[in-house]
Amino acid sequence: MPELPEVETVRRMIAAHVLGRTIARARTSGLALRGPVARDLPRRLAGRTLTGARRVGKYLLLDLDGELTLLSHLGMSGVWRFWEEPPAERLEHVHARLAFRDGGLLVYQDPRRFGLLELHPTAALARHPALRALGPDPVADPPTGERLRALARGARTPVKPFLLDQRRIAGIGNIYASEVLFRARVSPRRRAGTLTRAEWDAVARETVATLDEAIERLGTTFRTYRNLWGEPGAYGERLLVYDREGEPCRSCGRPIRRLVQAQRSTFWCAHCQSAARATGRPRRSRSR
DNA sequence: ATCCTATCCTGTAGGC
DNA sequence: TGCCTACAGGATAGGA
Repeated sequence: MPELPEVETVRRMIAAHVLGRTIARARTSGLALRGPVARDLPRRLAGRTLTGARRVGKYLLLDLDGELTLLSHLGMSGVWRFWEEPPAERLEHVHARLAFRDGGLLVYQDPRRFGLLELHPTAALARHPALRALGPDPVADPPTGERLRALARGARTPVKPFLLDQRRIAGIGNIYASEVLFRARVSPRRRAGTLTRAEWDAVARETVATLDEAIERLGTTFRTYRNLWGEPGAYGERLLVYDREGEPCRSCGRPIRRLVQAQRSTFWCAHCQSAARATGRPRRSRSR
């Protein structure tokens, strides 16, 4: 669900509106998310002041005074919501509820419970296995074609699942992987190790451009994603291939196709993303 | 090492 | 209408 642009949107909103507030009371649901949520989380959060909001890949890091950090991942269906005062409506699937002394309320909701909530000493995060395994964040540390090509050397995995692997680049998910490859004119089926330097240059360039544009539009709402105010992201209307099976390619007009790679849908244009076009050779010679 | 598969969980859309 | 299946933005353990 939430990929880098969606998490970044929420991070910015929390940084702008929730920083500096002090937690009066915290509650958890008692249900496990991706892993168990510590039973003493509410007690350890009470009295803490939110001092920072950081992001690494798809992870959101909420810094608290006392050198503590609440590590959060939204999984497929997680959302952080904020209200200046508790809403009248009944909230479903709430797994964390942070009530601030000034009346504000920060809530984590996650129906599918693939998310993650852990409290760690800030200094210990550098040793956190999930964070340590992450590749560079493409916003903080933009990829280059050269680096990607070196990473992919010998890789037989198709390039689309390759981009989804957070150990190589942290933050690209299923929507933006398809979008980036379409914009780079690279077929999702190509084995990562076979892309040329020029193709990796295009992938690196389009990764940064796509994520930047999506952040600017507050992310993509495919189904459940909402920002801190419960609003959907506006990048959905800009999607070129994702969830557009059968609809005309915005570049050549041929139908967008769907295929399944590593159990995930991939959307692409077989014409615009053919190897022949990528290398500048016409697919079929029309020469006299 | 590398790659693919199944799995965690709930909600929803579409076919019949 | 209801029932059933497939699928959904992610990560990861296990097997080949």
